[in-house]
Amino acid sequence: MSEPVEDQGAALLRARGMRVTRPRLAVLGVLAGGGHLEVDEIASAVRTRLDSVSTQAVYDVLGALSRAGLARRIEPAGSPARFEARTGDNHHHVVCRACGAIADVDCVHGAAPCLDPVGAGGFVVDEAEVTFWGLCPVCQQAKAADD
Amino acid sequence: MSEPVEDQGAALLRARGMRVTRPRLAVLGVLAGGGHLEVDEIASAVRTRLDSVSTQAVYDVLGALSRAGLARRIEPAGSPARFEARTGDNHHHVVCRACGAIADVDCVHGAAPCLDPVGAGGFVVDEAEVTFWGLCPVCQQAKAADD
DNA sequence: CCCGTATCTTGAACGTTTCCAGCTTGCGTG
DNA sequence: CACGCAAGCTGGAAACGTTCAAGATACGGG
Repeated sequence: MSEPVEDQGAALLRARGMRVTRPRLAVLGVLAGGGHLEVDEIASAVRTRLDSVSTQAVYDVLGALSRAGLARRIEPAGSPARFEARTGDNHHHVVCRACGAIADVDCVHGAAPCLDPVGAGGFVVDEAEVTFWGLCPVCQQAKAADD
Repeated sequence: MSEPVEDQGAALLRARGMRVTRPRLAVLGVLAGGGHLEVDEIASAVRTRLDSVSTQAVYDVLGALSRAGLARRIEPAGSPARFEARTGDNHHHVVCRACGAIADVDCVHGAAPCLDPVGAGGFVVDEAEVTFWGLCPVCQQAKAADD
């Protein structure tokens, strides 16, 4: 708890044999803040911590982090890619049809919910991704106001 | 069975108060052939039935059809949008991580599988979309050959 | 402290999708 | 059966998110 976020990130990176660089620490710090952020938002937040980081560096870092299992990439249909820090607990997401807001949904059915590779046409399945679609509280009110 | 595909399409369109146009009939005909097609593929197939159809018309038609429930839009992360004719039986999809191939998976757990809006942060959920990720038979062999 | 290489920067390009203005067409009306 | 309105199509163009390429930089082992 007393360790700055930067040091935690450095440890995580080193544990996977990855180089510890300023952009990576900044991105990890931003992701640690929680939420489901677009690349754009991450880049902006990173630039408040560092003076200048190229957009491509952010893309590259995010790619490396998600490959290393330190970040998770989610991409609801019709939205640009988003990244979150929460990994390893295969939780799912609710996406608002109106505003695109995303919230986490814990897996209800225990470990692997619908992951039953039943007659998947010969496919070898290694992950089941569940996306719930609906309306967030704010957009529910907005819609109710229209009626 | 004796009705040409075009007439079936016309009936479907008229039933929802939509205008019956050449591009719409052609797109419906293509989708009736089955599969999960990209806009590009649909446009090409349509152009073998009609002399010329603009790309924007295809986008527009597909948007109208999916809004009307005559087509379903699926968009696995990292892939362009795809469309399929099968609607109303909320089945799911397996996507190959290597080649992007898509296959249908019937819903195993009865009607609505994981659709349990348990503590979805106040969201009103109306659909649960499940995407399985894995390797198709072809890419399994290709990977095995590499080892 | 030095070197090799992974990483970052800069600049550009790519493919998908959407926007816009104007013309064509389907289809209810008289 | 002709008319007129609006939905729908055409064509050109551009926006968007993302990725690629070449060179400069800096991390970390020796």
